[in-house]
Amino acid sequence: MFRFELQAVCPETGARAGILHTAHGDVETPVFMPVGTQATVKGILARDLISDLDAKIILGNTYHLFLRPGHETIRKLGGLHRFMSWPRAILTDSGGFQVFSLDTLRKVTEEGVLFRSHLNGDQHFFTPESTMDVQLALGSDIMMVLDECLAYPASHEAARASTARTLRWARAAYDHYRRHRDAEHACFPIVQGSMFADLRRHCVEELLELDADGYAIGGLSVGEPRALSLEMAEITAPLLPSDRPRYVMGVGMPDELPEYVARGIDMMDCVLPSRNARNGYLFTSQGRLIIKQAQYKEDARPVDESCPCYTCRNFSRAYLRHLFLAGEMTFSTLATMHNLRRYLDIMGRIREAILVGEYPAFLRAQRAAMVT
RNA sequence: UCCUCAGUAGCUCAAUGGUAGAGCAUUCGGCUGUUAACCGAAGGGUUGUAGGUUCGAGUCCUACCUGAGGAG
Repeated sequence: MFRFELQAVCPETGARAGILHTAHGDVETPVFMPVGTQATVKGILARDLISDLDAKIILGNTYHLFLRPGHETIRKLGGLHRFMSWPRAILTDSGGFQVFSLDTLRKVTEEGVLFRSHLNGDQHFFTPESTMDVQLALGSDIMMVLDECLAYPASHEAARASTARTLRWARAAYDHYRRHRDAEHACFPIVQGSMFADLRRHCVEELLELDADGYAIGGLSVGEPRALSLEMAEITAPLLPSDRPRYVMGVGMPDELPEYVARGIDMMDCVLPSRNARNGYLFTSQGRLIIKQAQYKEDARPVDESCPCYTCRNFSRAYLRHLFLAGEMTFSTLATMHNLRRYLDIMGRIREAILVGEYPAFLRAQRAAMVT
């Protein structure tokens, strides 16, 4: 049975440490969840994700897995965990983000979203109920309700109408979920409201009636100034029940992780560490490192002197630069391992600081260091 | 020795006689619930050399230089 155990709360900031008990293992929070959209975290083996990075939970995507290979195929093959040989927890996004990212390929109606497949143009109608069914077929540990991730900027009226529809979808999805779930799954509704405090507050109030397993804050990182994203999390999180996990979807840069945690957030995910890794952008304790820069041509140092990851323990910047410029796929693997390790280590330090009651000091130090 | 073809950005190549471009490479930047091993910007040229024709030549003419192929 899914359960969130709260272990410690920072009295000054409200930062929390806890454990998500899932059917596929415990997940210590605050947690950063690597994104594995198409039943793989791009560039990296499930084996390394476990033995080297010790990630406890990753994301999958309903829209993408529905299109290819198909949720029924995955169900027949024993579910997503078995399909991708990932025995730990999986959270699946509903396809709500694709409403935003594939905006030229979809049409939103009251009943749901009509997608034109980005692969072959086939039309597929996603409803709150159908996306729940797909996620059940996948065997997701934490399912997300279908929502509309609204682009920024949006007018108050457009945001109000969109948020109201997302709310109706959330209720429909949750009704469906309660009728069909077995005790193993969890389901999170998603707070929307664009960048409007009143809409965010209203959305939360309505979603609280669902008495959900956890709550997500969505519609951020859609082009707005970063301060705004944090502000939305800051006004939303305190309104959510303290005994349920809070998940901000799609954030953020390394410096932002402690800030979200300081606002009472327990879970985050982002493609930045994995995508930027493949594009040669490495996150280090000293800031960003763009590996293709000429200054690294003969640099024998590791990417980050203080990083314990496999990549930093074994390879030089010069070697990684060479692999990147040569287009070798090994670069993607090594870079992704490093960037994810960086994110996971940051979250690990945050959690430790909270548990020992030193989060305010940790936060001050991090803000003083402020690197990209 | 002669014939043919070819010499344009670092490389491979475009450009009806009318403002010399592209891809790759180089340098730099971007990426936030993945349509992304992706996208963008910048630098880079006495068009082999020297003459000629023309209002105007990378383009046409002559000679030479270099390379490839062929003939002898």
